[in-house]
Amino acid sequence: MCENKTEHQYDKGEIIIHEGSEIKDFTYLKSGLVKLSRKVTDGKDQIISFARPFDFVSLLSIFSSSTYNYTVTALDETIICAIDLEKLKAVALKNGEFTLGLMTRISEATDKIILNNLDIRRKNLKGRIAHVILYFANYIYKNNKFELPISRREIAEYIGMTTENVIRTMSEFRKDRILKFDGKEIEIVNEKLLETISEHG
Amino acid sequence: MCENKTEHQYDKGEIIIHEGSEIKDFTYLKSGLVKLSRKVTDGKDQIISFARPFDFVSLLSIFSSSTYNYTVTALDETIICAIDLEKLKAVALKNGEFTLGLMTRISEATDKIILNNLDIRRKNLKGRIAHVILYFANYIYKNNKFELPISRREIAEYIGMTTENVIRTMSEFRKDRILKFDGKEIEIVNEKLLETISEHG
DNA sequence: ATCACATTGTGATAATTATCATATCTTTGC
DNA sequence: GCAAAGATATGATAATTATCACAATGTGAT
Repeated sequence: MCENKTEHQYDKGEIIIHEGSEIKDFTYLKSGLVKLSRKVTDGKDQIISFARPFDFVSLLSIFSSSTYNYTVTALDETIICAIDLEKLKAVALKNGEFTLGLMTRISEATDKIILNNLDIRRKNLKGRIAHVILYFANYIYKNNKFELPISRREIAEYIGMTTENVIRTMSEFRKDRILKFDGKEIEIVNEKLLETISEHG
Repeated sequence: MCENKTEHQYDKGEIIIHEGSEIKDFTYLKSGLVKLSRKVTDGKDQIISFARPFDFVSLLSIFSSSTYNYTVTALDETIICAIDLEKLKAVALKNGEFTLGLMTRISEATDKIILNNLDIRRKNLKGRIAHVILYFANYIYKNNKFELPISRREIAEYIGMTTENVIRTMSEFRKDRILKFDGKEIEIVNEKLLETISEHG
């Protein structure tokens, strides 16, 4: 089956999958970083989640729908592996072990999305921003100093708050010496406090 | 495999699965209605989703974790079918078709949870309450008149707002002749308007 | 290089939502 | 039946968040 896989490279900002397009392949990330988002009323976007290397991009809807109900956009130079969905299904039909493994991995990934969404929902503005900063530091970059791959507007689209309040709160974190940053270059100075804010607002 | 299934009946309010308990069975709803919830900080609960007959109760974490990270509670008299997870896995390993079907169903269910959560997140207080009322009317009871299976507090735990504001907003909807209700007996009077509120706040 | 446009940044004000207080009404356990 | 606890209800006030307005900076296209 892996002989049937094709690789595609995308530049930062390029759209990899368009919302509404037909699902032909099962895809996963070989390198880079992507965001999953969807269009909501009045032309705004809502960011659903981010995916790292070896995360599946084909998550939602891959087996339950014929079209994507979300857009996948590269946030960095990204290489995607695509496997023809029909061929994958043919293998899955014959190989229960493979399918069970696949199901486990998809289950893990959707679990994370759901729990992350629930966590964000129960937090207030400050807690949500602390959550996002910690998410990129701990989960994506594994470093307290990193280059934020998204704009303040995209943070807002992810946490469901306004861009102005994201900027304002980050400025406040800077004033309080919790963060240092220059544009997208971010450093967590007081991780303990940031974690407290993430947990208790 | 279906020979290995056992049925269990639960009364309204009974806990079916305790958060943190070991996952031994794959379970689905034969009849009734349940809520999935989890404990969050300061002893509060957060409702994740509801499940109807033939929905899988074993959703999150079933293949990716050894313990449940959510509680399942009966909201009505409920019958649950349980299939030993090891036996189900054994069948899955041998039967790719079965596993693929199972994966499709789990994928559909988690999709719905994610999309519902995203929808709720982008709406304001009024929109969220309209959303929940319409959810029970259209999706659960398929009737504009129904008995709400949860308290105002539980609505609050589901939509992430305070109980007082849920009550206040519902009273407002009653004053504006959008809803009629007496306790938990609810009737949607102006569905069009309720849908507009759900969509545009 | 420069123009157009998006992003970052900040302040003032309005709108939304939470908190606290208190009352009535239901349900539950004994 | 009655006490206790929880649910529904409503008002006043505080806290949070959004909106609008505007400036400065950065970025991409030509």
